[in-house]
Amino acid sequence: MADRLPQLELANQLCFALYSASRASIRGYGPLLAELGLTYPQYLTMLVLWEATEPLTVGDIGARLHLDSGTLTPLLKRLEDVGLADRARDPEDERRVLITLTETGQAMRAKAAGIPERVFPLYGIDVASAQRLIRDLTEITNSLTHPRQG
Amino acid sequence: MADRLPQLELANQLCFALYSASRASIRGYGPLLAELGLTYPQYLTMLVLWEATEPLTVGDIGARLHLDSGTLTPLLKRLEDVGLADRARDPEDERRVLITLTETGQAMRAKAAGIPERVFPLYGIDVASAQRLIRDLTEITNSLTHPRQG
DNA sequence: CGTCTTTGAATTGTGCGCAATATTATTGCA
DNA sequence: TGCAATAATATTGCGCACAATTCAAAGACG
Repeated sequence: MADRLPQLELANQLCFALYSASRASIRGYGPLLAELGLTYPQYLTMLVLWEATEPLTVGDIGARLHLDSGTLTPLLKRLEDVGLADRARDPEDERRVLITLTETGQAMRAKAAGIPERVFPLYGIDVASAQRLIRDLTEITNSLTHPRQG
Repeated sequence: MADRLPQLELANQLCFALYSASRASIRGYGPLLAELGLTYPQYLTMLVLWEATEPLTVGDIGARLHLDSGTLTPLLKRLEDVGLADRARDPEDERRVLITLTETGQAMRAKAAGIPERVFPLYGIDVASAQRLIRDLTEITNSLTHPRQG
Protein backbone atom coordinates (compact mmCIF):
# COMPACT_ATOMS: atom_id res chain seq x y z
CA MET A 1 0.00 0.00 0.00
CA ALA A 2 2.59 2.54 -1.16
CA ASP A 3 0.81 5.74 -0.21
CA ARG A 4 1.49 9.19 -1.59
CA LEU A 5 2.13 9.10 -5.27
CA PRO A 6 2.03 12.88 -5.73
CA GLN A 7 1.98 12.61 -9.52
CA LEU A 8 -1.38 10.81 -9.22
CA GLU A 9 -3.00 13.20 -6.75
CA LEU A 10 -6.11 14.84 -8.09
CA ALA A 11 -5.05 18.29 -6.88
CA ASN A 12 -1.90 18.10 -9.01
CA GLN A 13 -3.61 17.22 -12.29
CA LEU A 14 -3.76 20.03 -14.83
CA CYS A 15 -6.24 17.98 -16.83
CA PHE A 16 -8.62 17.88 -13.88
CA ALA A 17 -8.23 21.61 -13.22
CA LEU A 18 -9.17 22.23 -16.85
CA TYR A 19 -12.03 19.75 -16.79
CA SER A 20 -13.48 21.22 -13.58
CA ALA A 21 -13.12 24.82 -14.70
CA SER A 22 -14.66 24.08 -18.06
CA ARG A 23 -17.70 22.38 -16.56
CA ALA A 24 -18.10 25.05 -13.88
CA SER A 25 -18.01 27.77 -16.51
CA ILE A 26 -20.57 25.98 -18.66
CA ARG A 27 -22.79 25.71 -15.59
CA GLY A 28 -22.48 29.47 -15.23
CA TYR A 29 -23.97 29.91 -18.69
CA GLY A 30 -26.81 27.49 -18.00
CA PRO A 31 -29.50 29.85 -16.73
CA LEU A 32 -28.75 32.53 -19.37
CA LEU A 33 -28.76 30.05 -22.24
CA ALA A 34 -31.97 28.53 -20.96
CA GLU A 35 -33.61 31.91 -21.61
CA LEU A 36 -32.64 31.47 -25.26
CA GLY A 37 -33.48 27.78 -25.33
CA LEU A 38 -29.90 26.87 -26.23
CA THR A 39 -27.47 24.32 -24.86
CA TYR A 40 -23.85 25.38 -24.45
CA PRO A 41 -22.55 23.64 -27.62
CA GLN A 42 -25.49 25.10 -29.53
CA TYR A 43 -24.51 28.54 -28.20
CA LEU A 44 -20.93 28.05 -29.43
CA THR A 45 -22.28 27.05 -32.82
CA MET A 46 -24.41 30.18 -32.93
CA LEU A 47 -21.34 32.29 -32.05
CA VAL A 48 -19.57 30.79 -35.06
CA LEU A 49 -22.52 31.41 -37.34
CA TRP A 50 -23.06 34.97 -36.11
CA GLU A 51 -19.41 35.71 -36.81
CA ALA A 52 -19.46 34.27 -40.33
CA THR A 53 -19.91 36.50 -43.35
CA GLU A 54 -20.98 33.70 -45.65
CA PRO A 55 -22.55 30.22 -45.33
CA LEU A 56 -20.36 27.71 -43.53
CA THR A 57 -20.08 24.00 -44.13
CA VAL A 58 -20.36 21.46 -41.33
CA GLY A 59 -16.62 21.02 -41.66
CA ASP A 60 -15.99 24.77 -41.30
CA ILE A 61 -17.91 24.86 -38.05
CA GLY A 62 -16.19 21.71 -36.87
CA ALA A 63 -12.76 23.17 -37.56
CA ARG A 64 -13.53 26.20 -35.41
CA LEU A 65 -15.07 24.27 -32.51
CA HIS A 66 -12.91 21.13 -32.80
CA LEU A 67 -16.01 19.00 -33.29
CA ASP A 68 -16.79 16.37 -35.93
CA SER A 69 -19.93 15.57 -37.87
CA GLY A 70 -20.88 12.94 -35.32
CA THR A 71 -21.52 15.77 -32.89
CA LEU A 72 -22.47 18.54 -35.27
CA THR A 73 -24.94 16.80 -37.57
CA PRO A 74 -27.53 16.11 -34.87
CA LEU A 75 -26.84 19.47 -33.18
CA LEU A 76 -27.41 21.35 -36.44
CA LYS A 77 -30.56 19.36 -37.09
CA ARG A 78 -31.85 20.55 -33.73
CA LEU A 79 -31.05 24.16 -34.59
CA GLU A 80 -32.91 23.59 -37.83
CA ASP A 81 -35.86 22.01 -36.01
CA VAL A 82 -36.29 25.06 -33.77
CA GLY A 83 -36.01 27.40 -36.74
CA LEU A 84 -32.63 28.99 -36.03
CA ALA A 85 -30.66 27.60 -38.98
CA ASP A 86 -31.09 26.10 -42.41
CA ARG A 87 -29.18 23.13 -43.80
CA ALA A 88 -28.83 22.61 -47.54
CA ARG A 89 -26.48 20.66 -49.78
CA ASP A 90 -24.02 22.86 -51.63
CA PRO A 91 -25.06 22.76 -55.31
CA GLU A 92 -21.40 23.25 -56.28
CA ASP A 93 -20.32 20.19 -54.28
CA GLU A 94 -23.09 17.92 -53.16
CA ARG A 95 -20.90 16.38 -50.48
CA ARG A 96 -21.03 19.60 -48.52
CA VAL A 97 -23.88 20.91 -46.40
CA LEU A 98 -24.15 24.68 -46.09
CA ILE A 99 -25.45 26.11 -42.84
CA THR A 100 -27.12 29.52 -42.80
CA LEU A 101 -28.97 31.39 -40.10
CA THR A 102 -32.65 32.06 -40.42
CA GLU A 103 -34.08 35.49 -39.60
CA THR A 104 -34.84 34.16 -36.14
CA GLY A 105 -31.28 32.93 -35.80
CA GLN A 106 -29.87 36.30 -36.80
CA ALA A 107 -32.25 38.08 -34.47
CA MET A 108 -31.10 36.01 -31.53
CA ARG A 109 -27.69 37.64 -31.79
CA ALA A 110 -28.95 40.82 -30.18
CA LYS A 111 -30.46 38.88 -27.29
CA ALA A 112 -27.17 37.02 -26.78
CA ALA A 113 -25.01 40.13 -26.88
CA GLY A 114 -25.37 40.74 -23.15
CA ILE A 115 -24.56 37.21 -22.04
CA PRO A 116 -20.76 37.34 -21.82
CA GLU A 117 -20.75 40.38 -19.58
CA ARG A 118 -23.35 38.80 -17.33
CA VAL A 119 -21.28 35.63 -16.92
CA PHE A 120 -17.86 37.23 -16.61
CA PRO A 121 -18.19 38.41 -12.99
CA LEU A 122 -18.74 34.81 -11.92
CA TYR A 123 -15.12 33.95 -12.77
CA GLY A 124 -13.95 36.35 -10.08
CA ILE A 125 -10.96 37.63 -12.09
CA ASP A 126 -10.19 40.88 -13.89
CA VAL A 127 -10.23 41.41 -17.63
CA ALA A 128 -6.46 41.36 -18.01
CA SER A 129 -6.19 38.03 -16.20
CA ALA A 130 -8.93 36.61 -18.37
CA GLN A 131 -7.14 37.71 -21.52
CA ARG A 132 -3.87 36.18 -20.33
CA LEU A 133 -5.70 32.98 -19.47
CA ILE A 134 -7.34 32.82 -22.88
CA ARG A 135 -3.93 33.24 -24.52
CA ASP A 136 -2.29 30.56 -22.36
CA LEU A 137 -5.16 28.12 -22.82
CA THR A 138 -5.19 28.65 -26.56
CA GLU A 139 -1.48 27.85 -26.68
CA ILE A 140 -1.96 24.71 -24.64
CA THR A 141 -4.79 23.63 -26.90
CA ASN A 142 -2.62 24.19 -29.96
CA SER A 143 0.23 22.28 -28.41
CA LEU A 144 -2.01 19.36 -27.47
CA THR A 145 -3.68 19.37 -30.87
CA HIS A 146 -0.48 19.50 -32.92
CA PRO A 147 2.04 17.44 -30.94
CA ARG A 148 5.66 18.03 -31.93
CA GLN A 149 6.83 14.61 -33.15
CA GLY A 150 6.01 11.53 -31.08
CA MET B 1 -26.44 43.10 -39.98
CA ALA B 2 -24.42 44.85 -37.27
CA ASP B 3 -21.08 43.15 -37.71
CA ARG B 4 -18.33 42.91 -35.13
CA LEU B 5 -19.70 42.30 -31.70
CA PRO B 6 -16.31 41.59 -30.10
CA GLN B 7 -17.89 40.33 -26.89
CA LEU B 8 -19.47 37.49 -28.92
CA GLU B 9 -16.37 36.51 -30.87
CA LEU B 10 -15.29 32.95 -30.25
CA ALA B 11 -11.66 33.93 -29.79
CA ASN B 12 -12.57 36.19 -26.88
CA GLN B 13 -14.54 33.62 -24.90
CA LEU B 14 -12.80 32.30 -21.80
CA CYS B 15 -15.43 29.57 -21.59
CA PHE B 16 -14.48 28.32 -25.05
CA ALA B 17 -10.76 28.45 -24.27
CA LEU B 18 -11.45 26.30 -21.20
CA TYR B 19 -13.75 23.95 -23.09
CA SER B 20 -11.24 23.47 -25.92
CA ALA B 21 -8.26 22.99 -23.63
CA SER B 22 -10.14 20.52 -21.46
CA ARG B 23 -11.19 18.40 -24.40
CA ALA B 24 -7.76 18.56 -26.01
CA SER B 25 -6.13 17.46 -22.77
CA ILE B 26 -8.57 14.57 -22.37
CA ARG B 27 -7.75 13.53 -25.94
CA GLY B 28 -4.09 13.48 -24.91
CA TYR B 29 -4.88 10.89 -22.25
CA GLY B 30 -6.91 8.74 -24.62
CA PRO B 31 -4.26 6.35 -25.92
CA LEU B 32 -2.67 5.86 -22.48
CA LEU B 33 -6.00 5.21 -20.77
CA ALA B 34 -6.98 2.82 -23.51
CA GLU B 35 -4.03 0.66 -22.42
CA LEU B 36 -5.73 0.42 -19.02
CA GLY B 37 -9.20 0.05 -20.47
CA LEU B 38 -10.39 3.22 -18.73
CA THR B 39 -12.30 6.26 -19.91
CA TYR B 40 -11.17 9.65 -18.64
CA PRO B 41 -13.91 10.04 -15.99
CA GLN B 42 -13.20 6.48 -14.86
CA TYR B 43 -9.52 7.42 -14.56
CA LEU B 44 -10.41 10.42 -12.39
CA THR B 45 -12.54 8.16 -10.22
CA MET B 46 -9.64 5.75 -9.84
CA LEU B 47 -7.37 8.65 -8.83
CA VAL B 48 -9.83 9.52 -6.07
CA LEU B 49 -10.04 5.92 -4.90
CA TRP B 50 -6.27 5.40 -4.99
CA GLU B 51 -5.83 8.50 -2.87
CA ALA B 52 -8.42 7.48 -0.26
CA THR B 53 -7.39 5.79 2.97
CA GLU B 54 -10.83 4.36 3.67
CA PRO B 55 -13.97 3.42 1.71
CA LEU B 56 -15.70 6.37 0.06
CA THR B 57 -19.39 6.87 -0.54
CA VAL B 58 -20.78 7.84 -3.93
CA GLY B 59 -21.31 11.29 -2.48
CA ASP B 60 -17.68 11.54 -1.32
CA ILE B 61 -16.45 10.80 -4.83
CA GLY B 62 -18.98 13.18 -6.30
CA ALA B 63 -17.87 15.99 -4.01
CA ARG B 64 -14.27 15.61 -5.16
CA LEU B 65 -15.06 15.36 -8.88
CA HIS B 66 -18.09 17.68 -8.91
CA LEU B 67 -20.25 14.85 -10.27
CA ASP B 68 -23.64 13.58 -9.09
CA SER B 69 -25.07 10.09 -8.74
CA GLY B 70 -26.64 10.36 -12.18
CA THR B 71 -23.13 10.22 -13.60
CA LEU B 72 -21.38 8.20 -10.93
CA THR B 73 -23.80 5.35 -10.36
CA PRO B 74 -23.49 3.89 -13.87
CA LEU B 75 -19.76 4.68 -14.00
CA LEU B 76 -19.14 2.85 -10.71
CA LYS B 77 -21.22 -0.07 -11.91
CA ARG B 78 -18.92 -0.31 -14.91
CA LEU B 79 -15.84 -0.29 -12.68
CA GLU B 80 -17.50 -3.04 -10.68
CA ASP B 81 -18.33 -5.02 -13.83
CA VAL B 82 -14.69 -5.03 -14.94
CA GLY B 83 -13.53 -6.04 -11.47
CA LEU B 84 -11.82 -2.82 -10.38
CA ALA B 85 -14.16 -1.78 -7.57
CA ASP B 86 -16.76 -3.14 -5.19
CA ARG B 87 -20.05 -1.45 -4.29
CA ALA B 88 -21.86 -2.26 -1.07
CA ARG B 89 -24.49 -0.57 1.07
CA ASP B 90 -23.07 0.85 4.30
CA PRO B 91 -24.45 -1.34 7.12
CA GLU B 92 -24.35 1.70 9.42
CA ASP B 93 -26.50 3.75 7.05
CA GLU B 94 -28.24 1.81 4.35
CA ARG B 95 -28.76 4.95 2.27
CA ARG B 96 -25.03 5.10 1.55
CA VAL B 97 -23.07 2.95 -0.88
CA LEU B 98 -19.43 2.35 -0.02
CA ILE B 99 -16.93 2.02 -2.84
CA THR B 100 -13.74 0.06 -2.35
CA LEU B 101 -11.01 -1.02 -4.73
CA THR B 102 -10.48 -4.67 -5.52
CA GLU B 103 -6.98 -6.15 -5.59
CA THR B 104 -7.00 -5.57 -9.34
CA GLY B 105 -8.04 -1.96 -8.81
CA GLN B 106 -5.25 -1.38 -6.32
CA ALA B 107 -2.75 -3.06 -8.61
CA MET B 108 -3.65 -0.77 -11.47
CA ARG B 109 -2.25 2.16 -9.53
CA ALA B 110 1.31 1.12 -10.33
CA LYS B 111 0.50 0.88 -14.03
CA ALA B 112 -1.07 4.34 -13.94
CA ALA B 113 1.82 5.96 -12.08
CA GLY B 114 3.68 6.77 -15.28
CA ILE B 115 0.78 8.33 -17.13
CA PRO B 116 0.97 11.96 -15.96
CA GLU B 117 4.62 12.32 -16.90
CA ARG B 118 3.92 10.83 -20.32
CA VAL B 119 1.10 13.29 -20.98
CA PHE B 120 2.70 16.39 -19.54
CA PRO B 121 5.08 17.13 -22.45
CA LEU B 122 2.08 17.41 -24.76
CA TYR B 123 0.97 20.62 -23.01
CA GLY B 124 4.15 22.33 -24.18
CA ILE B 125 4.65 24.29 -20.95
CA ASP B 126 7.06 24.03 -18.03
CA VAL B 127 6.23 22.70 -14.58
CA ALA B 128 6.06 26.12 -12.94
CA SER B 129 3.57 27.37 -15.52
CA ALA B 130 1.49 24.27 -15.05
CA GLN B 131 1.40 24.77 -11.29
CA ARG B 132 0.39 28.42 -11.70
CA LEU B 133 -2.29 27.38 -14.14
CA ILE B 134 -3.66 24.73 -11.79
CA ARG B 135 -3.83 27.33 -9.02
CA ASP B 136 -5.58 29.90 -11.22
CA LEU B 137 -8.03 27.36 -12.64
CA THR B 138 -8.85 26.03 -9.20
CA GLU B 139 -9.62 29.58 -8.06
CA ILE B 140 -11.98 30.32 -10.92
CA THR B 141 -13.66 26.96 -10.41
CA ASN B 142 -14.23 27.88 -6.78
CA SER B 143 -15.46 31.30 -7.75
CA LEU B 144 -17.87 29.85 -10.33
CA THR B 145 -19.07 27.17 -7.94
CA HIS B 146 -19.65 29.49 -4.97
CA PRO B 147 -20.89 32.73 -6.50
CA ARG B 148 -20.70 35.74 -4.16
CA GLN B 149 -24.37 36.79 -3.87
CA GLY B 150 -26.46 37.15 -7.01
C1' DC C 1 -44.92 5.31 18.51
C1' DG C 2 -46.44 7.44 14.12
C1' DT C 3 -45.54 10.48 10.46
C1' DC C 4 -43.26 14.25 8.25
C1' DT C 5 -39.00 15.83 6.52
C1' DT C 6 -34.53 15.17 4.97
C1' DT C 7 -30.86 12.62 2.93
C1' DG C 8 -28.24 9.47 -0.34
C1' DA C 9 -28.44 6.89 -4.24
C1' DA C 10 -30.76 5.18 -8.31
C1' DT C 11 -33.50 5.97 -12.37
C1' DT C 12 -35.12 8.37 -16.53
C1' DG C 13 -34.53 11.24 -20.38
C1' DT C 14 -31.89 14.48 -23.36
C1' DG C 15 -27.84 16.10 -25.57
C1' DC C 16 -23.40 15.99 -26.28
C1' DG C 17 -18.29 13.92 -27.69
C1' DC C 18 -16.07 10.68 -30.11
C1' DA C 19 -14.64 6.32 -32.37
C1' DA C 20 -15.94 3.42 -36.07
C1' DT C 21 -18.40 2.64 -40.06
C1' DA C 22 -21.39 3.71 -43.96
C1' DT C 23 -22.89 6.53 -47.76
C1' DT C 24 -22.54 9.51 -51.46
C1' DA C 25 -19.98 12.82 -54.32
C1' DT C 26 -15.77 14.29 -56.26
C1' DT C 27 -11.09 13.76 -57.81
C1' DG C 28 -7.13 11.50 -59.84
C1' DC C 29 -5.28 8.98 -63.09
C1' DA C 30 -4.37 4.91 -66.07
C1' DT D 1 -13.92 7.00 -70.20
C1' DG D 2 -13.68 3.88 -66.29
C1' DC D 3 -12.52 3.05 -61.78
C1' DA D 4 -9.90 3.34 -57.62
C1' DA D 5 -8.86 6.69 -54.08
C1' DT D 6 -10.27 10.48 -51.49
C1' DA D 7 -13.39 13.73 -49.22
C1' DA D 8 -17.63 15.41 -46.69
C1' DT D 9 -21.33 14.21 -44.18
C1' DA D 10 -24.33 10.90 -41.89
C1' DT D 11 -25.13 6.98 -38.94
C1' DT D 12 -24.42 3.86 -35.04
C1' DG D 13 -23.10 2.83 -30.52
C1' DC D 14 -21.24 3.90 -26.02
C1' DG D 15 -20.25 6.65 -22.05
C1' DC D 16 -20.61 10.59 -19.93
C1' DA D 17 -23.06 15.23 -17.72
C1' DC D 18 -26.92 16.90 -15.83
C1' DA D 19 -31.79 18.02 -14.76
C1' DA D 20 -35.79 15.94 -12.86
C1' DT D 21 -37.94 12.38 -10.55
C1' DT D 22 -38.26 8.23 -7.69
C1' DC D 23 -37.21 5.34 -3.86
C1' DA D 24 -35.64 3.78 0.47
C1' DA D 25 -33.50 4.82 4.86
C1' DA D 26 -32.62 7.83 8.62
C1' DG D 27 -33.88 11.84 11.59
C1' DA D 28 -36.98 14.99 13.75
C1' DC D 29 -40.65 15.82 16.44
C1' DG D 30 -45.24 15.95 18.21
